[in-house]
Amino acid sequence: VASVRKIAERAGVSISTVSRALNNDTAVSAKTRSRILAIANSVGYVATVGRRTTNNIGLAFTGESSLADPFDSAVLQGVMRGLDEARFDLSILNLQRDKERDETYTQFFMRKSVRGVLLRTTAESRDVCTDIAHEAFPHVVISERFEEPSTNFIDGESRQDSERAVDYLIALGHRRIAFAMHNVSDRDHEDRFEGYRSALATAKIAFDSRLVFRQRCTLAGGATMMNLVTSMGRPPTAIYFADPLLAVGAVNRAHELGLSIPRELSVVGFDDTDARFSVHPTLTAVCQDTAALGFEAALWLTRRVGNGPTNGTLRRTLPTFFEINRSTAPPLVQTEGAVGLHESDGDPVAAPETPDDAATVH
Amino acid sequence: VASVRKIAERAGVSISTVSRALNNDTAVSAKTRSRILAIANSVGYVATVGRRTTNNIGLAFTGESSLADPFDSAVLQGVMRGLDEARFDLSILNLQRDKERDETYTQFFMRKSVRGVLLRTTAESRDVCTDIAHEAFPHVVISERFEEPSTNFIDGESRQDSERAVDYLIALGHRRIAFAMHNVSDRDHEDRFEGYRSALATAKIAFDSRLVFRQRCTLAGGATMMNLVTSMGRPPTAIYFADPLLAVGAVNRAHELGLSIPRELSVVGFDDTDARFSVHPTLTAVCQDTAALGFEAALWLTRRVGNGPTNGTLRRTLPTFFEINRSTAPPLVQTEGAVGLHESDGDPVAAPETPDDAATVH
DNA sequence: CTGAAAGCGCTTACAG
DNA sequence: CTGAAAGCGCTTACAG
Repeated sequence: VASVRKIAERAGVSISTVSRALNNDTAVSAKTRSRILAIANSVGYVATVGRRTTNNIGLAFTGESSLADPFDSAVLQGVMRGLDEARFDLSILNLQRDKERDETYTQFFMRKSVRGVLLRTTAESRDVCTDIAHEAFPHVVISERFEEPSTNFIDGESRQDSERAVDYLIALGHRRIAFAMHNVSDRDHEDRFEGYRSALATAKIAFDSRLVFRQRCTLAGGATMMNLVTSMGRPPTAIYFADPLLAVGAVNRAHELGLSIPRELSVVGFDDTDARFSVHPTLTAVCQDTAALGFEAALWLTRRVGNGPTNGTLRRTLPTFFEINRSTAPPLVQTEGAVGLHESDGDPVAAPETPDDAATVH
Repeated sequence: VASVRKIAERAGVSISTVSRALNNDTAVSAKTRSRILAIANSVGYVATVGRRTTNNIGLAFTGESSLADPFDSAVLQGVMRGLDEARFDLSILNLQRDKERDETYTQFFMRKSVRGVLLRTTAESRDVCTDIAHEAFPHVVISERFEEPSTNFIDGESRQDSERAVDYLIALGHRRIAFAMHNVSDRDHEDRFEGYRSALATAKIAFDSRLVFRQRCTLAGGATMMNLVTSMGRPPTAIYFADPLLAVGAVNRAHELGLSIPRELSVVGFDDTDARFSVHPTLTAVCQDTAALGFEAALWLTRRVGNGPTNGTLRRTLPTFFEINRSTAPPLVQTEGAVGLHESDGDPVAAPETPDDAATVH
């Protein structure tokens, strides 16, 4: 097992110096400090509790924490399953709150007695992940992707199925297909956007930026999106929503507007969990097994820290899947070059003149 | 600060004996062991990491863990906020997996270096909570209620607002009101059931056990419930669902059956988070601020362990609230003694003869 | 900035 | 079953 003594030996310094480096004592040269911390990471040093060694994996958010949303909730569930076999406990850390300014990430994590850390990140705080990777502290970033070769990550690949989803809408006969995404830049949403554009390109449908909507990913954002769409002069006949809450909010607003899905508007959603089954009609959606991301990340990390010395990197991309449910159908009005043929099985309902027209039921 | 030395002094034994008691060494009499552990709890002993004292609060499930569901997810969010001020980290523990059979709860938690524990429990594993309370280890049970006076808990009171909700349905003119609850006994659901019954009693409406449904609390459970109701000879005109997933599943199934809510059926749901806004029509519901349960529990516990010696118990009940949205209206057919008067603002839609009648849209 | 040595909090053979 | 004492892993004045 790793101890200050072993680190001291390897570094050719006294145990005092090792202790000082670990505890960020100012009386250590920056050079020896970083050499010692690198060795500490390579031998998998952990603080002891009394005489026992701890068995904790940390979970940290490099930006705003978001444990309440369904995505992180699913990640957490997967993580707990992944830690189970090796009997690790999960310690939820608050980097922003507790990390001292002049302390390295390694020092912080060692002070918190975690042997490895699972990271959730945002576009603006990605460099925290690469910094941790450069320090060589055991880590996996969940649901991001990095060029930087020492950064371990696992993410979902949604570009391809996004393209497939839009292909499917095109095959049904849709030509005016809108796309709704998060208002702040996000790699996942960019992937989906790329899939959307490349499907249009392949089908030789001109890209129209007026059909791209950026909204806050909330139910209200989805409702707003639907209001915008129905007030357009020439509305789209189908929309691909790159986020579950956007899709759910939009579908419910459609009900209020008296707009029939999929008859008058086809909707493809994105699903991180099982939100697609929580509305009527159930959503055709590109789906991601979010718990699997957490599970695989946690399992890899327990192995990584269990085997002592470094063993390889994790750079993994899990496939999404495309699921056809009840929210997609051929468009009401056939457009030029339609592939599908729509056989109406009921009276077509005219779209309301104004959005509020059919909003109130009693 | 608490140390083995201090505990030894108070107990009138050597530090060796204290150490043995804490580590569950067999060579300590049961009597001295429990005396020492009681003192350890009363002085707030925690294992040290190196020379530092740890600042962890544990979260443990006495039964099946359920971190993935929206309820626990909301609890967790509140807990994190509650731990923030005192700068505690949360350690998610697995009691079933890691607690040794012959080890006390206090020994287990001290081994895990947590200074207090937040508990989530089930009807079958409630005694674990009272056992922990009897050991006097700092704890709060979240969302349960105990007669046992040393058990700290915080829960929501949903009986009264459940009664109010059913009163409201009665005031709208409903007389045949069904109730749907969890299939396994659960105190929360029993509370809501009591509220339902007492509202009926007050209005002198005979209780009819055929209108009480016990289902698994899932979307599918809600759908099944709706199938059952529509196949009844004399279906209810309103239903109170004691669970969010049941309500959401039922509302979506109603859409599939072509059953109009609230025109043909009024629905009152229960909401732990914001599920009531995720369906159409938005649900009239009895609502609980679940994050607040976690927040208050965590805040109290940090104060309890922060102040060293024991200071009081926590026995707190947070009120729910009743929120009227769009899923409730007067019944179509007025029954004897109705209070409200239903002014229809559209063509009444006949209930389908068979459930599948209107199920498929394309 | 570093090491040798004293010391702290705890654990654990050893003795009874 | 218990304590006195040795020991472990770490930290920290002290000296240079």
